[in-house]
Amino acid sequence: MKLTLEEIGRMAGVSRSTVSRVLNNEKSVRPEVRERVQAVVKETGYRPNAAARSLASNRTGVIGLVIPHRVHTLFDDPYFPLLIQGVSQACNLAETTLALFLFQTEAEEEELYPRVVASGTVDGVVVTATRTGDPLLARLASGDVPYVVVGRPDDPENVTYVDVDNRAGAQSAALHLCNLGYERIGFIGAPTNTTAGLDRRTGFLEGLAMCGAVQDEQLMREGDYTEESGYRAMRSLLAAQPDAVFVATDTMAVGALRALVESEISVPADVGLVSFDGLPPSERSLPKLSTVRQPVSATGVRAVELLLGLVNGDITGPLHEVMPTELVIRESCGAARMGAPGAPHH
Amino acid sequence: MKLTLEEIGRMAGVSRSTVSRVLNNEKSVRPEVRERVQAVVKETGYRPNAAARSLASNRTGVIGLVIPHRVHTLFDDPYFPLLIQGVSQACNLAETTLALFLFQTEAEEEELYPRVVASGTVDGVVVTATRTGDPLLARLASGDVPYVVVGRPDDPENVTYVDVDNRAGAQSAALHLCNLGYERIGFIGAPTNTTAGLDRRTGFLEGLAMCGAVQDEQLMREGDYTEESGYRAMRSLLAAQPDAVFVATDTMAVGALRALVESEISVPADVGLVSFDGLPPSERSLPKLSTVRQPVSATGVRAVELLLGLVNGDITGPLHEVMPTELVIRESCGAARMGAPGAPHH
DNA sequence: TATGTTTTTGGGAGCGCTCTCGGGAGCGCT
DNA sequence: AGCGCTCCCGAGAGCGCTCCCAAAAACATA
Repeated sequence: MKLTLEEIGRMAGVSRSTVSRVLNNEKSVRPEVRERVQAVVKETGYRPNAAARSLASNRTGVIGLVIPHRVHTLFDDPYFPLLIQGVSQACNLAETTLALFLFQTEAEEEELYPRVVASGTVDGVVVTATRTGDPLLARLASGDVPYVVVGRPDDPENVTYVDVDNRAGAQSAALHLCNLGYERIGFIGAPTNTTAGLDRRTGFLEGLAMCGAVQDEQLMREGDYTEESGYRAMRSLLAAQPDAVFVATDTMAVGALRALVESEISVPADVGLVSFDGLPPSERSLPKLSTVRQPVSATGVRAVELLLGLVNGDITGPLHEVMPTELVIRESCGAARMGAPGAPHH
Repeated sequence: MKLTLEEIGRMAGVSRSTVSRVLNNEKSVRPEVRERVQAVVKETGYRPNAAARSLASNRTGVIGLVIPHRVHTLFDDPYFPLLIQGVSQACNLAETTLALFLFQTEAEEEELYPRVVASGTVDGVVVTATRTGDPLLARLASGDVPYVVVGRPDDPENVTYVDVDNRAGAQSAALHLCNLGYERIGFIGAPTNTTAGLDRRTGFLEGLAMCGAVQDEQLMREGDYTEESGYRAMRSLLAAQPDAVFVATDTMAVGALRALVESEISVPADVGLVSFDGLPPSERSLPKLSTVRQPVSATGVRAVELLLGLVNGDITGPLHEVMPTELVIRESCGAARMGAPGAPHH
């Protein structure tokens, strides 16, 4: 027997509408009737059909999380798993289903909007890792499906986003290294076609400037978020003889550390290291990495909260949120060995 | 203006039904008419409403991927990201939407069946990391929503699953270490409430037995998939003075390696190491880990293929598939240093 | 008890699709 | 020209819900 609202209503001696009201927790139902209906629902294990509900109410109870195809290579960085975890957690709390869109190719990515968004499969989307000039963002901007960007988009004014304070974080890392007395501070950055990469670079340079240092271009490198790229960047950086390096992500820092170990350069004795992210790998390396911790999972949670607010109409208009970062001092920067910060290093 | 089938039909001078036929690629439409309709669809950017389609056709075009709450801690192991990637890839290929269910608590997990499966939100589910006596499996077995298990369930006969040949893989690792001349081979296993953990243990012991070795209980440890647990297990194992260790996952092996490095025990000179999984971390460690590679992403792909087959009725009944593993010899086992396998070690 | 007011309930009308069915058009054959 | 056949196409009837509105019931007041 297929259960429907009508059927449950018959069993409880009420109409379809009343059952619907009970299920949706509307108040104008006599307590006695409500209980009777709930009893029937419980004993039959009835669940309203999601498709029918969506069709009638124009709400699906599903939100999408979009991770662009460029991220593919980057999936062995724990950043995305953690973000997904936060997003998922917030979805569970809100009894919302999470649809995950992970792309391998540009073509797949282009299909997203027409196939998923335009068809009303989702009530809204969280978009991550957008790049400058991202076509998906342009499309979303011209459509009327709510969306929230994780990270700062090109056009921040008109878009709701949750970002991390990359700039302040990188600044504090640079300041910390300066204060420790390092004088040739190298930089291994993230791609600058993302605002995160850009901001970390800007923050780093600002930090140095605040100490009165002028950065030598020879000491600047760029990776692509992979461990391997960190490794290569560090090998190349060695020629410039840095006495410390700020690496824009933990994963790249682990690669950088590998290059250092291979060259029998001791960290932090010969070269100090600070990275960015504060993910598990930073705690497992030898030595443990000093790093700028960002609240990845919380960022995901917040993005979902904002999106659901937008979907429900509880909140409106472009909203911006910036999550704080925190410098975590461990072993790799050498602060521990050196006693008070500011003590000369050599 | 809201677009509907009817509306598109009017524009193209045909009926709703004809537009539907064109959209669903049914053949009984004159080419000329078909083109006319397609032109209108293209220029309007019309997309059929997913909810309405689901309601009428009783198919959602969505499948679920379920990762139980126990996995939570385990999310910094690249296994699940890779699996998700495979699943996602297969979904994209089939124009199917992937719903990800990640749980933090038992309670959330219990909500899955009633909220998602019973309501018809998904056409089917892929379930991973099931444990012995998993209640979700019992529930799925008694329902009529298609599902595929990744890994071997308790009750293999009646369930469609995709497993990896853990036993053969572990066996080959044990044999390899034996042949290298190691004599006190330690074991750091995965939890034995999963068939994967069990099979790797069984395979390992079988491998030793095939070499005529009898395993000392002192040399057996168990971790919980985390890097930390591998670290601790290795520290504890040191007392038993193994000359080689087989670790049941790469992540735990990285932890084990860390313990060894800390104790200034050289790998492979003092202790040989072989692990299982063949994930990126095994290639990044120093020394690089010899490991039994399993095709994680392909497993995900295959699970989705089977599930969609089940959903579409293309295939039927319980189907079992076992993916092969492959021993990858790198540095940590010492084979490279020692020349021909079988050469004595000390 | 009659009247007005509020609360509770039931039924109708869709939401935008798919699917079945039957009628008309076009074709070949006798 | 008449017949049967296939091929296309349109109309009707839902799918199982929500939402609105009007009727019924319950309660309050005089």
